[in-house]
Amino acid sequence: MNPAPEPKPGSSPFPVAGHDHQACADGALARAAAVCARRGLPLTENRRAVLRLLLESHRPLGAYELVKRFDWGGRRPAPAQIYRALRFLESLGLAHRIASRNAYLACYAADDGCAQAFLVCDRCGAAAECAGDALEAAARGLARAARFEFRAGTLEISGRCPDCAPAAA
Amino acid sequence: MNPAPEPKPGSSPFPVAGHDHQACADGALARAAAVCARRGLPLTENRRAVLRLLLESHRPLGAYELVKRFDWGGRRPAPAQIYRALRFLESLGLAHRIASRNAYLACYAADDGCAQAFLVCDRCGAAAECAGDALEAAARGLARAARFEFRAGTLEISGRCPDCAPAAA
DNA sequence: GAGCCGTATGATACATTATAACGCGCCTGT
DNA sequence: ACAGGCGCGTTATAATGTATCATACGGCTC
Repeated sequence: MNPAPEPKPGSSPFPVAGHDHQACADGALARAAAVCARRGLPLTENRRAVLRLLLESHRPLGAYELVKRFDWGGRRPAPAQIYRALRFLESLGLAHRIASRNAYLACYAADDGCAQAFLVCDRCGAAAECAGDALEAAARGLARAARFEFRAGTLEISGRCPDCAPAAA
Repeated sequence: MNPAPEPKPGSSPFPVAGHDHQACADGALARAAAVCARRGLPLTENRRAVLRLLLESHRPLGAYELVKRFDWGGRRPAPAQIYRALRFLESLGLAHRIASRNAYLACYAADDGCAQAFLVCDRCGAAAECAGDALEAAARGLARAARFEFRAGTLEISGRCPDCAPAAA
């Protein structure tokens, strides 16, 4: 389902042009540690490892892809292990599930659980998170119009990332 | 995973208050037939049956739930049967996949493949489709800002439907 | 330090969701 | 007739996600 190879590490995640991936991943890890510390929840080795794997990829990874990549001295963790870490990370907003792809993406930004959007490239699978007041307002407006009590919203946009857009269909 | 019972048939789908479900389902079926005819594609018995099942429910149904409900003279269709019908219906915009629930919802409105939103009740599972210029604009704006070529977008909003909102958590 | 409790882990098994592959039969165009 | 395309029906299997249980480990109280 993902024929195109993963974008080379070190290349830009498509939203910004000049991008030091190592630095942004390190920053995200540090932020994650801070978030956990603030809540008194442990960022255990497993959780950190899963988050690191997600941060190393700029495209969403499936749980079983994480299982395969998890280097655990030769052995592999059971899926449940990964799912537990993912659930934990999600609950703190450190990772997000891209439901349309059954895949998970590390969070690089400190965001506050409001309506979020993901741009997912149909061709290379790269994904980026973004958010904005306009989206938030639109989502809340739709809910209000239906007398629906808004809790959370996720917008998943598919199309072509800047690297893939020039290429033909 | 869905402890609450399905909303009783005949009750309103939450977006509109006074709602004749039978009429709207019939209308949707008629529209579906028209859409198929216009494209020269057959709305076969299977496809019609799956669509009818979706229309009879105001909450998204999983594929295996459809398998169970499919009355086929005692026997049950294989999943593939259902998935084929779902893919067909989706390709024509007659049904939508609610990715966050792995479930499928009939389309009641004639919409044009632009950004769509779904309101999904956390408590009773009811879902409604809606769309609006604000959402469309927000989605396209986010894409443009990231130099992303927009193809399609789906916003899934979770919360409480009007019937469930008064009830406590 | 000894006992207790809560949480995370590691493992097995299982449940749920979705697709691949293949042959049949029907319809249609020639 | 008959060839080709399409939808159907079936079997098998892949991909994704959970339940359960015993264990380990750390912090707490006594």
